[in-house]
Amino acid sequence: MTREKIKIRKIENIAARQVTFSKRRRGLFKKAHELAVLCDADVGLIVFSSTNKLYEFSSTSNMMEIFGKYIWHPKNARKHSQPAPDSTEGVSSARLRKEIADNKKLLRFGEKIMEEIRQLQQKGDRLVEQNELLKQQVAEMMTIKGDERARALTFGDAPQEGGPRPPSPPCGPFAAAVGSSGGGPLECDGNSFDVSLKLGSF
Amino acid sequence: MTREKIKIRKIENIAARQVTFSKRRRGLFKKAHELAVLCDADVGLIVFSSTNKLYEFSSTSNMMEIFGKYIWHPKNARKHSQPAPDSTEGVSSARLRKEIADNKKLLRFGEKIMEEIRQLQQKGDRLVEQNELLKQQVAEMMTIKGDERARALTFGDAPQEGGPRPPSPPCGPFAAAVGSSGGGPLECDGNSFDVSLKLGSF
DNA sequence: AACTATTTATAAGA
DNA sequence: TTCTTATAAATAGTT
Repeated sequence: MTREKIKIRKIENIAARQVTFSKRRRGLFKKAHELAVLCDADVGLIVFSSTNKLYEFSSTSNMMEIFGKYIWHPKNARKHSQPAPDSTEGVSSARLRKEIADNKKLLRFGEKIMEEIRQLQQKGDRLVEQNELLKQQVAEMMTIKGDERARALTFGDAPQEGGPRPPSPPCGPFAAAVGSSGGGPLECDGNSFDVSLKLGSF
Repeated sequence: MTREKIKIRKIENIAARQVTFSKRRRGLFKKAHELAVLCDADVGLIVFSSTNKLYEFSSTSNMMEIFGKYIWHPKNARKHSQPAPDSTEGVSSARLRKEIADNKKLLRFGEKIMEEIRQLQQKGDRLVEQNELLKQQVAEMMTIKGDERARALTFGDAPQEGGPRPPSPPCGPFAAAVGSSGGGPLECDGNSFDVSLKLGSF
């Protein structure tokens, strides 16, 4: 943009890249701030340098507020925004249940996040599954002394919980372990999802 | 910046504000994109207009990935598990006070949930790690011909299930993979985003 | 949306 | 890093 026009593609020279990063980052944050002030907009800006240093700006008191607004914005809450009748199943406190039911924003937010958690759980379930298979394989290989037994085991039934599990429903061992930080066991009967411990300390 | 220099303060004239918002928003998103590309940076930008329309850009496949990186960053890893500071002091309007109270509730909720997600990611990281070890072990055993080496492996550092493990460091491969399933290039104009759809196959 | 006079941002060099 | 400066970009006010 000045001595010469540049193409917008990754700057390969590392030193030059860092210099440009410094300059442009400043410019970007300045403009983010100006937009927020001039136009009364809420702005959240997060930048990780290529060395993973974090820079942030938010027009609100903190970034979580932006995240919150973002997550329960109608555009993002749409897909699962219909309040599932079961979604408060397992909530221990009546007060809490009422609180959740009364706060639609909160409910949408919760559902959005629950979906996120489900995704993580599915990833985790897949890993657990893979893990079990590997462990089983290792165990088999460990106990094999001769070729006869090896052959037997190879075609026999699995000593421990065997073969590949069906495409993981959200209730695998990984899911079950969710929330072990906070409180009780997770209810996970298909559609419903125990929100209680997540909301426990409200 | 052009016909006349302006002060950076809220533009009171609504029409003028909207025009400026449009112009500057475009400029800001363009520069966010340029910074990401030129400097190989991860950038997340969220803007709510004064009428609460959402505009977003992220250099990653979706914004949740930026959120994940953000909450996992050493700078924030501790902070979120602590209670939010009280910000209701001195607020006179009842409506405003209530609004803030609701926000605080959302904030606490968000922090709680982020903590949950962090825990899930840690579990995932541990699984990935364990998985790698197992795969390695299997690979090694595959190449073993004699009993001696097999026995040696038996008493080696085979990963064990169930036992509590030391806290895994944040930002592992699992954390990094959060939301990576999604998709296409992000456009920043209008309100046509559906982030929930980018979170993967459900 | 376009125009355009100015202000800003910034690439390259010191 | 910081400054300098020539130039490219962004944009405020106008049409």
